[in-house]
Amino acid sequence: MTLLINLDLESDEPIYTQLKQQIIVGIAKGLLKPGDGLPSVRSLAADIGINLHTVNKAYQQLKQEGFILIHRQKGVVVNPDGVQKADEDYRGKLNKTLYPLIAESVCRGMNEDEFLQLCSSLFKEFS
Amino acid sequence: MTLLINLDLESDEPIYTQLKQQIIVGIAKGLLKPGDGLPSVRSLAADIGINLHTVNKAYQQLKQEGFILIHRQKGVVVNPDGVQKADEDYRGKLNKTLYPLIAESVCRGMNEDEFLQLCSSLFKEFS
DNA sequence: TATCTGTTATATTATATGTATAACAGATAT
DNA sequence: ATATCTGTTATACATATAATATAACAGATA
Repeated sequence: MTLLINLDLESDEPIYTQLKQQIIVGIAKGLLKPGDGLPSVRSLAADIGINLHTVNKAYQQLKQEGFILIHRQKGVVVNPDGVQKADEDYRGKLNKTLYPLIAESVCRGMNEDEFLQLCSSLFKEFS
Repeated sequence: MTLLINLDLESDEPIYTQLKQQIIVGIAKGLLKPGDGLPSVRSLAADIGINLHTVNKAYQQLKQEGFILIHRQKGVVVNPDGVQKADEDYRGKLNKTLYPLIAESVCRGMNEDEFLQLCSSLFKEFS
């Protein structure tokens, strides 16, 4: 099963960030399971037409954040032990990210139910 | 009533973005009401110890997004007509922002209720 | 031996961020 | 009227980030 990567080169979102997010989405959807192998930096870079270092940057950050492991021998694999569960540190960062998003939504007249329902519908994509 | 601005110069979040967000928070909390005046670019820059152009960039974007109006005469004021209500365009952007956030939360074992409750508690700060 | 890994190093280009001055034009207050 | 304050624009500079382009090294494998 090949994970399909869709990049928007015109986006203000950096390519390596888009790549990271799509791999995380793949894990969240169960398309990528613990222990599954990922393409090498060179082959993935060639496949999607970007530079080796851009893929490497995404991989290094995914490794740093506990999503994947990188072995000299086995290559790149989704963390066999699963991703580290949400701790206080992660919750703090999530809070800090959501806070200004919700502030703007309040300004634009969205009420709590409306916002929660939007989140709820997004959660449905991962089940 | 002076809106207190708290900048983290070490943050990876640009200064003008932090400034924007804190003004939006001020509006969401009702500290800044429609028609209220904001400091001039020069005085605010001097107050918080940053460059005139950094404040100007934040103001220009806030104007572009409908939060404030800038008159040659009256100076800078919170949009007297209120901020433009959430439309399909805004909902689409919000969706696109929340999607990867929720994907990561799913990876980290947060269930829907947990996430929604976190959002709910953040909404409570604006009421 | 040749090939494929991840990794590291350098260099270059382009863009984003933030600061520093300076000037212009309109409005306002003394 | 003179001075001051407004937003706005222009130019320049320094720094950091993003992305690419080569190249090389060391370990594993066919």
